Amino acid sequence: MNLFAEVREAVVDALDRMAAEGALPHGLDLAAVAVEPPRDPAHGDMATNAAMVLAKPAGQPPRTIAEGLAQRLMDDPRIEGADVAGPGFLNLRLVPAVWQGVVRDILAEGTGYGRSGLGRGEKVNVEFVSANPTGPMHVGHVRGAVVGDALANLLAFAGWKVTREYYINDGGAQVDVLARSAYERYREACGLEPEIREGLYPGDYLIPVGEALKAKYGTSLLDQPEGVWLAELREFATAMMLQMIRDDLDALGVRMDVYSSEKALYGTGQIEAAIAELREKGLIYEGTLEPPKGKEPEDWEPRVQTLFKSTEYGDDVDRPVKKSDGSWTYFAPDIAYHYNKVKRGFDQLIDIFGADHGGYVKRMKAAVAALSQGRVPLDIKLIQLVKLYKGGQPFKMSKRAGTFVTLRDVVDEVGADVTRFIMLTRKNDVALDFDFDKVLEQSKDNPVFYVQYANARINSVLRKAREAGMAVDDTTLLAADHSTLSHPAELALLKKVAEWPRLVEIAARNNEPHRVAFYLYELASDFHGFWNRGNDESSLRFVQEDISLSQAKIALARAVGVVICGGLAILGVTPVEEMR
RNA sequence: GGCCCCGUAGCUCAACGGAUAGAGCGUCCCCCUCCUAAGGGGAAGGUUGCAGGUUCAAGUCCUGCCGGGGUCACCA
Repeated sequence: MNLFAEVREAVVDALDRMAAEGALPHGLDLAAVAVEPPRDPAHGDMATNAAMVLAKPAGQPPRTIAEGLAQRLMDDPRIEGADVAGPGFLNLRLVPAVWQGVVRDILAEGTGYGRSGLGRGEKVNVEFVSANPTGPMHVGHVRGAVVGDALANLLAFAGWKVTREYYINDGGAQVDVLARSAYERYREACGLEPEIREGLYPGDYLIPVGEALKAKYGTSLLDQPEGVWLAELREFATAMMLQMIRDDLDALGVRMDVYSSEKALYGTGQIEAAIAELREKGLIYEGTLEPPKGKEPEDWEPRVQTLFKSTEYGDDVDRPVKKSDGSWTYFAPDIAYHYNKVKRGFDQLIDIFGADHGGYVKRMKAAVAALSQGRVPLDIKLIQLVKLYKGGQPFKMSKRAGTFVTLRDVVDEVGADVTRFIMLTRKNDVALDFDFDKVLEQSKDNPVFYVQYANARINSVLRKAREAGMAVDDTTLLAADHSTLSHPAELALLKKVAEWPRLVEIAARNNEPHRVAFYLYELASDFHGFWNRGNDESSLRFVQEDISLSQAKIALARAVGVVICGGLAILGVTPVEEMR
């Protein structure tokens, strides 16, 4: 249903015919031939670069190829114009019926319009959030959560089989700190004065954990040495923290398919097996690293460690998998975890990391390349900071945790829909400003409002028509005579919605869900512009005296609404029916 | 110092290697009370940080600089 892909097929077909007729050499590589919307509408509906791409391999001037191509494309009933322009572009104009047919396609498919088979059912694993289970999610996690979830939606829409996964970092020292912090809250619950020493987690969110511990253990753990309770509390507290994180994610509308535990990798031989696999490939050795140049740590001393030869796969230095005392570094379970994902049969892996983890990209890719024989690509998206503001002023206060603004703070303040949309209004690797006041503003500056308002207006038209006694259900609108949608403004709007399937594919190919948000904003903008024209030209209003004319126009509005709703669904944002 | 990301209009940001680099805000000018309304139309505004290179074609790819941010074994 991607019109651009369909026309590209026609172009390829015409090129094949030219080859068959001797106008072009046989066996040309057509991979670079593209059909895309021109920047300037005056250049027509679609443009192809075929002649320019093929000029050199075919040994012919671009214009010769373009003219031959134009002549053959004119045989296609969908194409009413083919002009050679510029350095060799072939600009195509399509008959209105093609664009009018888009209304039918959209109404027939509903919000599934734009679905693609691009992913060919391949399995992709999207790992995101993966926050330490030591406290509530904070704003820093929200953007990653939204980007990951929207990306997962997008890839599913584009034909991949998607698994959303959360890697629980419950194997390191930070969960010991959690356990000790919880122990102090437990003492507090027992009526003693808690000693929240430096280095422990001070947040109030551990108070309920202390109370739960008292309910379970009574006073039996008081005055017991750490060795007695540490493992037990670690287990208990991380379970509660994880539940809290799940609830937080739930409030944001994010549901993971799989939670993988780092701790569960220990003692099962998985880490050993992953390292053994690398060792077998000659990628593990005992060695000493050079200190980093230019910035030598104060306490640097050469140590013999077990190293992974990640430089074989493009990393800058080899990375330790064992500390000098022989225990695993954090990197070792990470390797094992990614090996585990490879072994589970994923065709593609995606990790969503905070930008502060940028230093781990190369080593992680090296590990996956080594363990999958280069067969499984790993794409890592780094998520830049979110800076909070309120009324233009930096905002750092937290209601709950004291030191940081939590996910709950944000969602409670502005709602999950607004949060999600705004988080997608920037490309992932650019910092984002989030102003609690601005995101709720009802104005054109606010993209969430602007898109929602377009949808509300569309619903308003439908309501209005229904009140006037007109049948405007999708079946009726589908059967309307769309050939009356011939005004340039109507055709322009149709061309915009027709770009949706193509946009889905581009966004999915690049793993960039923000493109969907930008597209929806553009579509909404076009729709509002069209709406406003109706003020001056009553013939462009949706509701007309003539019922069948109205139904065609309302079908157009409905088509725009369906695409907006489909796009919002990918972002995980609930469409608003009516502005309040 | 090494590595990674960013640098595009006064500001905030877009742009699958495609044509004359686009939006919003702000500025300036004009219009308006109109199906749903929190406005509408138009104008000015650019050497895409700098210098090379690849390409029919570079904001986009490569190299080197400049500026900002992040990160740098034995923490996750």
